[in-house]
Amino acid sequence: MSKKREILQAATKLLAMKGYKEASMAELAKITGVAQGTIFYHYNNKEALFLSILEAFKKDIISEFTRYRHEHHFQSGLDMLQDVIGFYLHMVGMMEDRFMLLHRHHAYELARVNPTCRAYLEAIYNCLIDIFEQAILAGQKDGTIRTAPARHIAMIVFSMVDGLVRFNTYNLYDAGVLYEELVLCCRAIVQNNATPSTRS
Amino acid sequence: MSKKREILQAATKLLAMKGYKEASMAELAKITGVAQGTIFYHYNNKEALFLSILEAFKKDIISEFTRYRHEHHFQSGLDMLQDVIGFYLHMVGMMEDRFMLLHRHHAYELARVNPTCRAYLEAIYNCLIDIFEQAILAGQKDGTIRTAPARHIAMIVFSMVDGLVRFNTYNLYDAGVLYEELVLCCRAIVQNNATPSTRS
DNA sequence: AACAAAACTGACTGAGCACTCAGTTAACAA
DNA sequence: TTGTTAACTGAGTGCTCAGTCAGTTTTGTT
Repeated sequence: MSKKREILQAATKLLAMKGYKEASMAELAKITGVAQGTIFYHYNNKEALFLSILEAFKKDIISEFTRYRHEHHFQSGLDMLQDVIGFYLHMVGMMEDRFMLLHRHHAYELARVNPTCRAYLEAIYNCLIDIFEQAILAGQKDGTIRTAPARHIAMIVFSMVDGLVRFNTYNLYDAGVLYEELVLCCRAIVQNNATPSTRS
Repeated sequence: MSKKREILQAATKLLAMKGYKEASMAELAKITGVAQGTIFYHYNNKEALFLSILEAFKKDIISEFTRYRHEHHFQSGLDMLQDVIGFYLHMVGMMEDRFMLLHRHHAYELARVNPTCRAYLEAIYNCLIDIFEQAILAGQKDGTIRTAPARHIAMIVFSMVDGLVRFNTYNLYDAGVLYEELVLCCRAIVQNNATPSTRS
């Protein structure tokens, strides 16, 4: 693997673990086994490095989620939504570092002044929420999910799932045990209670 | 107000806005209008100052939530749960700085190595979740809320509500418009669908 | 082999940081 | 008034940090 990629990978892990300000370029150089100058040869400065991490995250997550959508098909939208929750949690496990980075404040503070950063974040979140929305839209079509603004419901379900991920990260409670309950709650939120027969 | 309190208040705001590492004691001194030495006269070091902020937050939040419980009474547990959501969002608005501080990673990283910090965080979260749990327990007693592990449901509802608060903080989406949907979703989660009459 | 360009190095720099301390001022009691 | 303690000051200290740069090594081309 190229030095540049090695630096990016190590930086992802280090920045995720320690946070932007706490992680130093000297430590990153040590971990990667290169001189400090090498990092600045490949990335103009710390902020550029951070943006490269975000960019790579955006790229990977979009490709992963696109693949998921093409490779999986479901009996109903409700089934899909349930599977999407599992898939999302799976992705969090696979890309632990990057999701931790996404849960830190730094990116959002940078996004306030840096349009590129903001664009990456929006792309990432749109991708994450889209997949929930698509399941909901599918369910609304086949009648397994109640009629309601799909995007809004998607955001609420997403923030519920993501909230529990944070709980786990924060290490205060073991939110893992809540998985089954979480799925039931999501079903309850979207369930179509209207009797499909008699309606004006 | 005493200098010590002034420092604490300004520090709360500054650390919330900038984050622990980004906020410098020099800037804090400037904002408060005291010499740097004064800060260290009242608080041994930056970490002690941070812990004092957390301690004050814990104290205030417990007293606010206790007062709420004593001053408000509801027809049903379901009604209470709905009001609790509103009250929680109200508190977030009132104590904006401190909730932002609570949403940053620093406290949880410190909690890993500092038992005092961990104790404060646990006390705060227990207080926050308790109030949701109490509403759910009340609802289970009066039959307006389905039977399920109350603590777990409380955590899920809490993380859903808190997730939207974060969305707002991150400034990517306007989560404020989701409030009504949020309440409906919470009702859906806890709703008692069992027919109250025939059951073995 | 000779050359050029790209990749890499690490000592160095200046800025910013938390924290110290010798000294000053304010508050209060005898 | 005098003495004592508590509150406060800000220049100074040693450290860490992101970023630089003149020079070296590696890689690829003719």
